[in-house]
Order: sequence, then C-alpha cells, then structure tokens
Amino acid sequence: MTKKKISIKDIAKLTNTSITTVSFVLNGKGRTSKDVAKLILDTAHENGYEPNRMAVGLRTGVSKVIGLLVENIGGPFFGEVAKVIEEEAEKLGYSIIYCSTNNSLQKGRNIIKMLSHQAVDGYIITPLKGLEKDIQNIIANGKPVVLIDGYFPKLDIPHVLVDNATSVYNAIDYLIKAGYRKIGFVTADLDLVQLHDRMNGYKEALIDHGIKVDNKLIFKLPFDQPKATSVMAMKGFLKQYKQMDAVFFSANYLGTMGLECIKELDLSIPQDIAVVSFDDTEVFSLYPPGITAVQQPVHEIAKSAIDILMAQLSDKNLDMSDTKLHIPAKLIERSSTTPKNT
Amino acid sequence: MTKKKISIKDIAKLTNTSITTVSFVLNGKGRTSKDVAKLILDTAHENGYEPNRMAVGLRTGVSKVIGLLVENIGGPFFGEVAKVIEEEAEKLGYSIIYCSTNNSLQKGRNIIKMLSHQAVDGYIITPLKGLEKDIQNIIANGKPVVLIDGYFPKLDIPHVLVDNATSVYNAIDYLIKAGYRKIGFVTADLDLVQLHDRMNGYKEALIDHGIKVDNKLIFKLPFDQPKATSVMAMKGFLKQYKQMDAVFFSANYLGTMGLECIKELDLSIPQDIAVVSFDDTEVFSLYPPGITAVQQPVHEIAKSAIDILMAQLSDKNLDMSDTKLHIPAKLIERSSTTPKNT
DNA sequence: TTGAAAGCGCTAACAA
DNA sequence: TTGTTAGCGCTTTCAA
Repeated sequence: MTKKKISIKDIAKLTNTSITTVSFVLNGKGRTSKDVAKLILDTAHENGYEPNRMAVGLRTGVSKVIGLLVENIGGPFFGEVAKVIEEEAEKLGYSIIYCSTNNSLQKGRNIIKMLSHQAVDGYIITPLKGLEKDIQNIIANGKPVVLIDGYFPKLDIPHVLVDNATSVYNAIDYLIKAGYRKIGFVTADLDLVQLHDRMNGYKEALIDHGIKVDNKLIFKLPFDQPKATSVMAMKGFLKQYKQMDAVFFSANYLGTMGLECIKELDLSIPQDIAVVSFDDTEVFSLYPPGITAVQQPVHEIAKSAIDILMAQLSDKNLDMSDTKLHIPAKLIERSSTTPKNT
Repeated sequence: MTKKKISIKDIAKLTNTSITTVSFVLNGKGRTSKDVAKLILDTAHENGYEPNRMAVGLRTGVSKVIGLLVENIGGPFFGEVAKVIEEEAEKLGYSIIYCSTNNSLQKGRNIIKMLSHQAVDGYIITPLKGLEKDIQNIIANGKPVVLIDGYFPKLDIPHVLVDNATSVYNAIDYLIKAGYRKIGFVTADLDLVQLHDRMNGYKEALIDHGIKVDNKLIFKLPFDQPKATSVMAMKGFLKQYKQMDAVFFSANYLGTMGLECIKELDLSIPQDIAVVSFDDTEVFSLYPPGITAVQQPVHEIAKSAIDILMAQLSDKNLDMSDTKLHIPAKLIERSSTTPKNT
C-alpha cells in the first residue's frame, strides 16, 4: 500500500522504452507504433501512474487550478456559486482554490498576491472598489479573470452578474402596482456597484411612477458592526417612519435581519408593512406569510463565469464581446406583497 | 506592468551572488554575511520576488495546499466550516482546494484520486461509508488526514465532530422533561455513523425515561429524490401519526422541510406538535414561534480540524491521542418546545 | 518510429 | 562565507 508514486521514468524502464516515448504516448501525441503505445498505456494503468502536477506545472506553466475569490464562501449565494463552479471545473480537470474577502480590500489584495504565487491559471473574483489595479495586473500578466457579482463600469473586464438595476426596478414597479407608495429602501453602507445599481433601480422605478424619492426612506446600514447594533439601528429606521407602507431590502442578510426587526416591532406583514428582499433564500420562502424576493439566477451566473473563463483559457485572443453578462432575475411573488386594498 | 516573474537566478545576477546564496538568504538559513543578506533581501523585495510554488513543490514535495472534501460546500454547515478552515489555513500560508461529494461514494473516490495528483499536503474529509480504503491509502502514503462531521468507528484516524449521540440524547431528554412523550424521529436514509449516533441518542433517552421505542415513530427519508417527493413523503409521515406530540429532525435540511410540511398540514407549533431540529440555522431562529435546535460548535470543529492537521504536518510522529474529538453541542431552546401543560 | 538531452525554478549536498 | 552542481518529473527540440 505504501507504494511510492511511479514516474514516467519508471514506466520507461518497465517497458524498455525512453521517457520521451512514454511522455508522447501518455499525452496522446501519436508518433509511436501501436504496439509500443499499448504496452506503455497498459503498464501505466496497471501501476496507477499519474503525472506529477508540480512537474508538469513547472515545465508548462499550467497548474490546472483556478482561484475563486468571493465575499464570503459561507454565505448562501456564494456557497451555491462555489458549488456550481467546482462541479463544472472538475469536469474539465480543474481544481478550485477559494478565499473569502469579507469585503476587505486589504484581504483581497493579499489573497490575489497569494494566489498569483500559487500560479493559478485563472481567476473568478468578486470585485471590490480599490481592487482595480490588482486585477488589471493579473490580466497584464496574461492570466484571465472573470468578475462575478460585480464589475468595474469603466474597465473592459469580463463579468457576469444579475441585472441589478432592472431586477430591482421590476420589484419596485410591482410594489407600486400593488398599491404601495411609501416604499423604503434598506441597503448596506458599502461602496459597491451592485448596491448602487440596485438603488438606482429603486429610484428610477419611483420616478417613472411619478413618486418623489424621499431620502428619509433610504437607510444605509453600516457594515461590519456587531449584529445587535445593526438590529437596533434597523429597528430605529423601521420604527421612525411609520408612514412607510413597504420596504425593500437590498441584500439577503438585510432582509433576514429586517424580518427579525419587524417581528420584534410587532408589525404584521403585509398589513403594516409589505416586504421584498433581494436574493431569495429558504428563509423567505418559509417565513410567514412568505416573503417576496428577487431570485438571482445563481446557477446561470456561476456556469457562465466558469464558461467564460474556460473560453479565455483555451483561446487567448478570444472575442471579448459576450463576456459581459447582466442576467435577468426573477421576482418570486409571495404574500408579503399582497395588493393593497386602498 | 507586464513584467515577467523574477526568479532566484535574476536576483543572483542583480546582486552579483550565486543562486545558492540567494536561496539560503531567502529561506532564512543564516550562513551569509549581514551585508550580502541585506542586499539580497532588499533586491528581492524591490523586484517583488516571490518563489515559484511549483518549483519549490517539485523540489521539496510540499505544495502548501490542503484538500477539503465535504458533503456540500454550499450548505450552511459546511459553508461555515469551509470559511473558518480557509481563514486559519491562510494564516499559516496554506491554501485550500475544495470539493463536494454530495454523499456519493463514487464522487468521493474520484476526488480523492484527483487531489492526490494535485499533491496536496493533507486532507480534511467528511467520511462516507466505503471510503475507508481510499483514506487509509492516503495515510499509508504519508499524507495526514482529519475526518470531519463523521468518523470510522473501527479505524484509528483523527476526527472531529459534534458529540451526536449525547447532544440528541439531551434534546430528547429536554423534550420529555417538558412533558412530551410520543416523540417522532425523522432522519435521512443514509448509512452514516453520525446519523446512527443521533438515532441512538434518541432511543437511549426514551429508554432511560421508560418510554418504549416505537418504530412507527421513526421515519427515514430517502436521499436524493426530488424535493416534491420528499415533502409528500414527510407530510405522509407527519399526518399518519396524529398521536405524535413532538418530532425531532436529525439534520437541518430535514428540519426546514419539516417546517414546510407542518405549515402545509396546518398544524401549530408547539400546540399540535413540538419541534426540535439538529443543526441550528437562521431559519430556526426566525421561524415563528422559534424552533428549538441543537447548535453545532461549527467554529470549534473547523478550528480543531485544521489544528490537528497542522500538528500532523509539522510533526509526523505525533501523539495521536487528543485527535479524536467529540465536541458537545448546545441546545438552543426556543418556543417550539414550550413545556406541555398536561 | 524512437531517444538523448536541455531546462522549467528551486533546494541542498558538497566543495572551496 | 560563498559557489558549483545534481536533480525533483516533466515536455519538447533536435538528431538519429
């Protein structure tokens, strides 16, 4: 059982051929006679030969590893993304090294540096403001990158994410048509395009319906503070403006926290306040009376990201059109937004 | 920006020394004069030198990569585990390659094979029945393994997981003391030690309280069938035995599904049926009236796993005691199990 | 159809 | 205190 790993040299010896021949046969570059090829293949198989990735990597500069840099691998959205990406990558013989940034620029920087030492072949990255240079560096060094869940509006870098603006626009539009007019908007106080886009979708929908944007109805929750503090703050917001008849949460953790606040404030959904959250989760489908949510096409996002990356990997001078995807979301209508009988 | 990676050789040239000297300095193996050392260090730093991991790996046989094989990286438990493990590993200069088995033996096998070609330095694995040989093989080849969330009772392999039997025992004991007597048990029809242990905890608690185990109150939900089918089956079970006054779900996805069933059956918690689930999640804390759950010490499990692995990595002939951890869980009491007024 | 040999970047035994 | 050199396992050019 403790058999040492067998190498190409061993196989050459075993078959009375040269390492060159073995290498060619094993890599399917036909130039050898059928007999020899078969013998080598059989011997390799019998002995459980497997190429040493380090050696191949050192020689060819290809590691068959992809770096995945997400905000939080433990979260529902990124967890699912990670799963799909891994499954797709595995089919193609790639492995995934993952890291979480927790929205910290510093951490993102370090990790990119670390991954580049690891000599990964490509990257899938959740972008952060300030990471532009680092990412452009990667690309300048010839490694492909696909951004996920965000993008740099001014840079020409492939990305795939949900169509934030439109999907929020649609959700707000839906609320308005259901009779709600004083719609609050809760977001995180983070400078991320995806959040700005969501906010814009919200504002545009209001404006298109002739409703004035009221900044008092917009609440930016500070990031990275203790949960109790956040709950307190959010309760404060929800309580303060009793005239609010609906509220939109722009991220799933905000929605979940919002439900907790609403419960503690003893408000009923949707009678006292209608609720919609971005990013559907099990909580929203289960929590009574059922929370309407914007469902991200997680699977499609993940699949597209890996597809685009692989395309770049196999064809360096790829046509870069069709590598910037804003995929429509689906509004899952539940009873938290029942039409209002005004 | 498109600067090619700089190598040890370049530094040697730049500093008029030899690659040996550079290597020694960079690895902190003092044997060089202070002046030369400083010069080399500075030059390396200025040029952003970073060792080529492939080369180091090929030469030393150490990849600084750990393989993480879990049931489902997208799930709440494993997602959190993955996050902690990554954070700890990163501090120590290790990266994590992850894979999900989805409880498929075949997939687990393939992945272990694949990881071993990747030449990972160590493994953290969620064991599956049938994977014993493969795992023993890894160990025989000198790579350390720590099992997580499960173990092989007959094998002497380090592992860390929650104390399943005791924690379920305590939960059932709590239910009984709260006045419930006809307690159902829902589990997955998978042959996993952790599930058996949970079932045993359930049975023992009943027996210790002089309650007879009624197999009709135990339901094993087939794994890997469409969700609708599972819901149907579980509803069937919950409906069939109206005399059941409480039910224990032995996994979080079962608990969540159970809530859905209970809702559809229009039963109220805890009046019609009290509910406890294994593995606390956000759903349970939020879902009215609050679902009592067995909270796994996720953080501690993950931390211990990586610690034990690292200990083995740094000291091959480690004392193997203290490497088999069954960590106590905490019962989070909520209103789904309010004492019964009989 | 085959093989010898160079070399990817690094470590470390050995020599000076 | 420093440098020369072999070699980790592999791919690939060049020659036979």
